[in-house]
Amino acid sequence: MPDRTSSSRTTPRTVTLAIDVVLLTPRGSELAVLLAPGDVGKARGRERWTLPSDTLRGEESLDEAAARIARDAAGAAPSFLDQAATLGGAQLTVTYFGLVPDAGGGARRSADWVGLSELPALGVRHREEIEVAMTAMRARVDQHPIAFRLLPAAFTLSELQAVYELLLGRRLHKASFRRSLHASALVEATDEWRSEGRGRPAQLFRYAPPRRRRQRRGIRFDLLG
Amino acid sequence: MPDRTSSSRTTPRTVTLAIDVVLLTPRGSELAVLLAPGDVGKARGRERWTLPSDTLRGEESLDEAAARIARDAAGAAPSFLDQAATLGGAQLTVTYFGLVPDAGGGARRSADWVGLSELPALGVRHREEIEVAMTAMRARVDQHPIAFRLLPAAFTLSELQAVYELLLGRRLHKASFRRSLHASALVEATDEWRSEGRGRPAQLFRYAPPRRRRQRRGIRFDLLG
DNA sequence: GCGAATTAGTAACAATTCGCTAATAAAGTC
DNA sequence: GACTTTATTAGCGAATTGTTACTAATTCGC
Repeated sequence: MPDRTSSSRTTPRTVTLAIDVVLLTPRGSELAVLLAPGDVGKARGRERWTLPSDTLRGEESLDEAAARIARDAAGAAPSFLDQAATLGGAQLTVTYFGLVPDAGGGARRSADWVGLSELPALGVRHREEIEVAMTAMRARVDQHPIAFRLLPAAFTLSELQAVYELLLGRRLHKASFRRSLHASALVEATDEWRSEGRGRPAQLFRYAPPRRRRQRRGIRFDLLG
Repeated sequence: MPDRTSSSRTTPRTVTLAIDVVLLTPRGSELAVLLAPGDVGKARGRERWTLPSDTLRGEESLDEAAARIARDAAGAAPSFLDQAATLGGAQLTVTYFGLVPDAGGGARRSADWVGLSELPALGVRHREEIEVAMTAMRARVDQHPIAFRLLPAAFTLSELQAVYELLLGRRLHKASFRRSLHASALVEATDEWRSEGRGRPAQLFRYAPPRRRRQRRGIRFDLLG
């Protein structure tokens, strides 16, 4: 039998490449995504807004290009950046997602940040990329402590819970949240407190990852689907 | 302030593209990956084995190309195939992972299937791709019932558990596994039994996904890392 | 035939975890 | 000082999990 595996190889093909970045930031009670003014000169002229995007420059890697694109678009380096997926089609598009701590009145016009519930007319491709980015981001939240990337070094537990709720898109129960958090030993208390207007002052905590983690348990079939 | 986001755009750049597929199959007590004889004509000639790979052909999409590459390499279409990650570098490589139900004495030379514990000398890139594919596969196992793709329509619970153990790379407790499984209602019993040599015959089950799933619960901080 | 070995399947118990309610604490407001 | 607001923790009942041990049905050796 001929070896189809290698005999079927064709000469490397070149494709046009784009790297798109879905930057997310907390904005009130929802996440906002950074949109740039679209190419007005385009033929159809329908897409007024697009995701920050560029192609590779020089000898930079994909991660480096994504970091550069994110930095140029947001005015500062994102505190977390990771690849979400690659879409084929007319041109190859590698989609990244990133987290930006607080864009309110930052270096860039805050009008570029658009809440996820009020997205303007976007191309199908861009809307799909945002979906993919959200899915990848939520998968990371469950496996990696990226929520802390959206907070300063010292934060209150209410702030931390609010970030988790934003990222996951659902409410969490306060007592349960804190119990799980304390059991995980991901944070440690400082001796500082912060009074935020009315109500009892909240103690400040800092992120303090444990040396070794616990072993994971059985299969959670209820998470399947 | 000038709009750096769009003014910094450069003209789309072309790169060479490769699509690599990490095909996995059960093989005794571990998973095996499909390796093809490497390009002997290469300059260094070090890499004797490579992953099935090709570039895009015609107007096919990434997914279609990966399916074609997998089919050509394994002799049959994989029962599951999904994108793992994209690696940059000299050429852009989109890595897919796939599951193949049972390659024992199948259409292709079974010598191509190599157990994960006995991988031959591979390029750094290929080894990295296998790592990435395993990570993506295990993330999928937790969220999607892909384990059933490695089994025939009717299977015993011991077989199902063995598949989960292979995919996750760790042992599971029998009683807990079955309790979770029954609670999930992912399988339904048939009225058939199978006697596998010695020991009590096992009842056969079939995959029967429930109409609606349960809501997911709080954060599992113990899974972070 | 009969007991040992082997594999399948389940019951039951203890410990842990989870979702929730309620209690207490410490501030500001009137 | 009473009332409101936010933070924090205690505690309870229910559900889940990890484990051991038991029962069931078959083959193997004699």
